[in-house]
Amino acid sequence: MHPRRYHHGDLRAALLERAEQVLREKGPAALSLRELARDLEVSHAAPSRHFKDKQALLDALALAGFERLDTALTTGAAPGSSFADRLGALVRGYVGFATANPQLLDLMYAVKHDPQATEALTAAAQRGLLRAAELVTEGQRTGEVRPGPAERLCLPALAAVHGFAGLAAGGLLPPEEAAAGLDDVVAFVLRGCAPDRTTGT
Amino acid sequence: MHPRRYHHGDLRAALLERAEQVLREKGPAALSLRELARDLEVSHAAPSRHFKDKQALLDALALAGFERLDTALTTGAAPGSSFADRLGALVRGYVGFATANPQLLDLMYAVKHDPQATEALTAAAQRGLLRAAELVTEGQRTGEVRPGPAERLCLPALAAVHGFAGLAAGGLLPPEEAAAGLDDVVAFVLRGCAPDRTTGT
DNA sequence: ACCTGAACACCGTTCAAGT
DNA sequence: ACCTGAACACCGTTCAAGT
Repeated sequence: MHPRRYHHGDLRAALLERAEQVLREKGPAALSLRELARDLEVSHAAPSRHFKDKQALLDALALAGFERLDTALTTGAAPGSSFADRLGALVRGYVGFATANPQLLDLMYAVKHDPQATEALTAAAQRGLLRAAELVTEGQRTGEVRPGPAERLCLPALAAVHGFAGLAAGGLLPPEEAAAGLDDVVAFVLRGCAPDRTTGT
Repeated sequence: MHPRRYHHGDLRAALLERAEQVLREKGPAALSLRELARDLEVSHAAPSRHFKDKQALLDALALAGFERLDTALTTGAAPGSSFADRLGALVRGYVGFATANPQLLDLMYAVKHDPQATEALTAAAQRGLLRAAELVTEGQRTGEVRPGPAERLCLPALAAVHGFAGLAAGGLLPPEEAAAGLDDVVAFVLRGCAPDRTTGT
């Protein structure tokens, strides 16, 4: 009746894959360890061999999400391109990931009730800040970005991108505003990063 | 044994109040209708008279959160103050609310699986955008903000504030960065809104 | 109108036991 | 090492019945 039993392969990976699918299609409230086990034709206690509890599975899902987000942020920029082009690629990468994986993004940035225990997760979250800092530092080197401590710029810049992505993914923007908004955010961030005109030329 | 039975007062309001307390102290996963009923010394079926299901209670919680956020956004600005001062007040109001109610903020902006059914909620969410638009329009009137369609500016500006508040509330920023970041965000948004220097004076 | 009590189908987690 | 099966304490939701 069933095509095959599953318990030979990589159950951990299969659980994560199926969990992400359920998260995407039915939301986090519909995620149940027992249902995952049923889907994979495994006893309901089997998942506990790979994830000590439900939160551990959610954390693993979020961590995998951060890794995919990082690759989305670091691809798409031509090697020798301008700061504006690199920023545009980063914004498109972030927003593209967010709209393609809205529930996962929610999970990734969910407030942790447990303060520590998730340090790998907060470290992964801060990698986005690191990517923004790299971009800003490079732009400062070429003179396309105002001088000063990089954190003073990359934090507000990333906040704008992160905030826009969150609003767009949450469906809080009218569709046409969401589309046009992306370019507006890029332009806004460019102005925020631009050198002072008075000292220039 | 029990101090008193509860079933006389406003059970709906009592449920919301207790639910928010549990959300704040123990996170959303610990929120259970049955436990709320137990806390309020009421049968476990009583809440269904006031909220058709658990999601309805969460939605009501989120809606109340948006109302409190709106008052936080609209207070704190002196009547005749500058655009910079008004913007600073709005940012402090937003970030103050976010850090004081991190779990509630998460709930308010959680991705809705149900696409409609929550239109009151998305309308409430868009009121923040409306407040930003008012601020921008007023700034354009006084010449402190660059001209053009207000949405082109208020969406990126609010995205920056919203994104920063989310990062700060989620504990993803080192504490000293979170404190200094607020002023950086204000300065960044001011630059993004400022009129072009070339046409000025 | 508002609440109770029982019932149903479902959870997460644990643990002895199997292979 | 990895999984099963039973058990425990807990859910959300529904519904007849009470006042």
